[in-house]
Amino acid sequence: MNGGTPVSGETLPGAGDEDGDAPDRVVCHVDMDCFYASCERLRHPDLAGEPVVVGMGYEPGESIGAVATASYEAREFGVESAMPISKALELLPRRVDADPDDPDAPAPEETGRYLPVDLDFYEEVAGEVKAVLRDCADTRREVSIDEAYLDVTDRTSWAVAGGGGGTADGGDDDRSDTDAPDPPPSGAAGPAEARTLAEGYARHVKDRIEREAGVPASVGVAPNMSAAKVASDADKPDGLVVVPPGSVAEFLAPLPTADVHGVGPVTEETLAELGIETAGDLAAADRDRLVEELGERGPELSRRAAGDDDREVTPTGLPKSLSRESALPTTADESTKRETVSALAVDVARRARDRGCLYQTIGIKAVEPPFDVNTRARSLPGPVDDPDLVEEVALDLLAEFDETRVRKLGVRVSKLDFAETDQATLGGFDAAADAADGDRAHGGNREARNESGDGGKLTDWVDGPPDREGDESGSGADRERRGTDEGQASLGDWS
DNA sequence: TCTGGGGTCCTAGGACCC
DNA sequence: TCTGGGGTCCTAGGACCC
Repeated sequence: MNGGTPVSGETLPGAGDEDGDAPDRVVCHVDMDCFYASCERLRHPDLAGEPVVVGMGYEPGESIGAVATASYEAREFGVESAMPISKALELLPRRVDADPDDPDAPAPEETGRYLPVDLDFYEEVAGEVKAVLRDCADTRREVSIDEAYLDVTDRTSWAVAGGGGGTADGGDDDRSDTDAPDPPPSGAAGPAEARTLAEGYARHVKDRIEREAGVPASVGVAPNMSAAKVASDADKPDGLVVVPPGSVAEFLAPLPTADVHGVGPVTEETLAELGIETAGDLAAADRDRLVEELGERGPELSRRAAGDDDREVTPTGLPKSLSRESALPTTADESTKRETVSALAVDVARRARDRGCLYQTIGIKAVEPPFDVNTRARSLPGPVDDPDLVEEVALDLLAEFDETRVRKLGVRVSKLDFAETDQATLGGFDAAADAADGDRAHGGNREARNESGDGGKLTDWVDGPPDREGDESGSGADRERRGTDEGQASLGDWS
């Protein structure tokens, strides 16, 4: 940190160590390096060492699209993920576009290889990665196709391997509050120093991924999730960064606030206006002031920045919503918009059915230039699986935007219900469905649709009373969980 | 930088209930 | 009756993440 009070200032004796009772956990964050590009290299070995861009919209005539993943070689040219493809092509022309006879053509080594996204293949590779992770950790949270947290506390520990002097590090001399044997600050920073068992274990995980799935990963190891996340980012690609307990605050302090998970451009700017530039600043910032500026998120980010995060690694749950959206050349044309929304609705309903889930809320999104996002949603009296209804409601909601110029449209279903899918096919619910179908009050214009019997065997029932009591106790438990550890509910899903 | 697609969570305001 | 407070659900928007 630059010129303020040292971080240790906020670690005062009286405050006590809230994690003093809990043994230090060992959390790994595994983050695949430019995953899509790595997958492409797996099946196209000639791409090794080349600048590779995976994205959409780079074919001649296409103009809408963005970079999904750029290899590190492509990043050298300034190409970044989420960048408009047109910009990427400026920075790094496409190899096939370079005419060898044109004297002005860029040299081949100044060009990149552009490939379309092939999610199915990436899912396959991700499956192999996950198999390794399953093998290496019982407690896992898969955050996305290329990222996961592992709690490996029961597989390894922070003990120093090979029994050297445990406190040979110089990084935290001002901290006398750590009674545990003090491991070195970072595996990456101090390779010659005593290594922890955790570091060895993480290396094992990393090597197995590379060997068995064929793609590189960066791994961060720390006593909590948010520090592990930052650690995995700290030395990409192909990194392994270990932040032992007692070194977390020091590790985080010098990093820019944007490196804290949950700080995006807007929050970064807000913090900068408060003179908060680094994680250390954020950790030491006045919590009340943060509440004023950022709401309850503020103090939470501050705790993260201080290395304080007691979230458990919990398995990924079922999705909360499903959506499809698509960008289009800006248009006000009504039939174009309706056709687009219809297609998206059909698609999203099919995906919901494939995944065996019912939905109770149907919504649309209409993005006006330059980038004004409008959303509209309507809830049904109960969960349904009814593609026609998705389309109908979506089109109805779209009517509000009949005159509007849009550049992007989307359809979403939410309030998903997976639990009852099986039961819906059991006898007994059909009667409830029919009865409820009659009073389905889908606001306004549509009335007689209930007997769409021909349309298909819809599991289109409205929530009967499967179990009132179970329902009650469920929500009660929910409330209790939220109540008992306030942080958890909001924190639990941050990752 | 004129910005793809698929998600998550939080918040604010209004309706409604007791 | 002019007025208190608690709680829930819903919608819309915003920020963020990969």
